[in-house]
Amino acid sequence: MTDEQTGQTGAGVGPGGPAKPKKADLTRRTIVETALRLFREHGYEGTTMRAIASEAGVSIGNAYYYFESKEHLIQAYYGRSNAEHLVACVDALETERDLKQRLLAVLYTKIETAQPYHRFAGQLFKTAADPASPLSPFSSESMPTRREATELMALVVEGSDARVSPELADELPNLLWLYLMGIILFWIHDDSAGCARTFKLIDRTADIVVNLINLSSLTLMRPLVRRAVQLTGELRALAGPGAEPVPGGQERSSE
Amino acid sequence: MTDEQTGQTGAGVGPGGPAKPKKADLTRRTIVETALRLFREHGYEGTTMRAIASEAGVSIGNAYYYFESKEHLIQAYYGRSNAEHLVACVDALETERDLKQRLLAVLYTKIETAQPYHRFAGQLFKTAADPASPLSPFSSESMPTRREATELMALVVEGSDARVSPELADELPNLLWLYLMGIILFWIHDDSAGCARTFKLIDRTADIVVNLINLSSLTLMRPLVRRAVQLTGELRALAGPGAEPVPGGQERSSE
DNA sequence: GTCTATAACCGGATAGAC
DNA sequence: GTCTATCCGGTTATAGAC
Repeated sequence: MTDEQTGQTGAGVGPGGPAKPKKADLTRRTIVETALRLFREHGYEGTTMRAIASEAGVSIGNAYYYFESKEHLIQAYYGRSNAEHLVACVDALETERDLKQRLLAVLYTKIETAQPYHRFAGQLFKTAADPASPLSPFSSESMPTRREATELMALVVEGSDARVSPELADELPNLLWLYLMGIILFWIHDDSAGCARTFKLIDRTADIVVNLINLSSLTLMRPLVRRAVQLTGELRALAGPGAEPVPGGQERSSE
Repeated sequence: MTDEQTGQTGAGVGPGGPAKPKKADLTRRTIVETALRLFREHGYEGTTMRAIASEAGVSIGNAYYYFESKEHLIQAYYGRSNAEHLVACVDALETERDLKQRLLAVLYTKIETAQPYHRFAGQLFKTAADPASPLSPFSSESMPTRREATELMALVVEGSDARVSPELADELPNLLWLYLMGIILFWIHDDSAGCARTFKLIDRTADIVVNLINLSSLTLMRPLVRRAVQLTGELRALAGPGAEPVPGGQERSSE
């Protein structure tokens, strides 16, 4: 998680460094807090930059001094959301050993922690969907967050007592991350009470996914698994270095 | 395809009806043509409503008289794109009987016909991704187009010589439509030369999908298939009537 | 050199006259 | 149906204050 994402600068780096107190980097913090609160209260589009600035007690020009666009304020949300998720699911991952339960815990906590921002996330997704946007989950700017999330999925598998076909093992975390993206996509569109449909989807698909993982070691499934895994490798090879199983990460002229 | 989508009204309904000539519904048509041309030339965001109006020889207010927003101009693209796709793949569907080949033909023609609008589609997707947008593929406004596309998938399966597990048969077209959406999502993010990665993805995943469909009749896979199919039904039940396997279709306060 | 503020600009959208 | 004038909000230019 970078400073850019959390809205923090060097303040409070600890006794080791010079620890530049940076008086008015509190301003930056104030702006982020205000923005996130207003986003939660009025939604993304319902919150104007003028409102954020005024509520935060700064001028609009000043807000733009710290954040180069309204979208960049969202990065703060990304970082925070990810951090909250990690905290929320670490307990389960330390105690539970069953793969399905571990997966369920991660998915449930993801949705639960994001729930207060449900409406916000919908509007958010609008800008995040643009491949050219730095907010796209596939963009290079999102790489750190994406890597964290993928590593979490690796942890889910490794800490479990499931036997995973070695062929599949390397790629599985990426595939599970993609699965999580699908769940989130569904959640964003889900307007059922309490997002009941999303939780039902999680219950049922987690079951299916774990079943597929188990089946993957069967001889019958071997060729299919091998082909699938090989595909992800080829796609990566066709893309630039460091790219993820889904394209993106390269800049594109926005117009 | 509705009038709204094509930008046509009753003009030219044929010798049967009164055929109200609707003098200046040509205006509407002019606006659409101009808009699509400018979108292709300068991209979606690079084209202003002022430019469209001025190029079309009307005032900006007049443009808004015909199309309630810039986004609504996109519906015209949707309809056109869909129509082109149907024309492009009908030949293959009439001659080819092998399921994998039929699926490949539909997917290839989809991407090929959309290719000129690749950049446009990227920006387009940004607005289409908003669950609240009428342009969301899951919105009720998109229902006609979605139904057409789903029926195309039904045709792909029915016209083939593949044996599909009866349990799966009803749901399969919806699932294949979802699969197509996934391909398009990938394509939008694909900046490889000629979108080579997308075509590779199609080649490989079509293979896997067809394999899965074939495997679905195995006794071993029965319970898994049954669970998956049952899930889609439950999700639909939790949603409003007429909803598709993925949520959406209900209006939501946009702010 | 780091911050803050005011006054525009631009483009999507609307009101209301003709 | 068609126009002009205007609003509104993201963004930028730029002038100053610490």
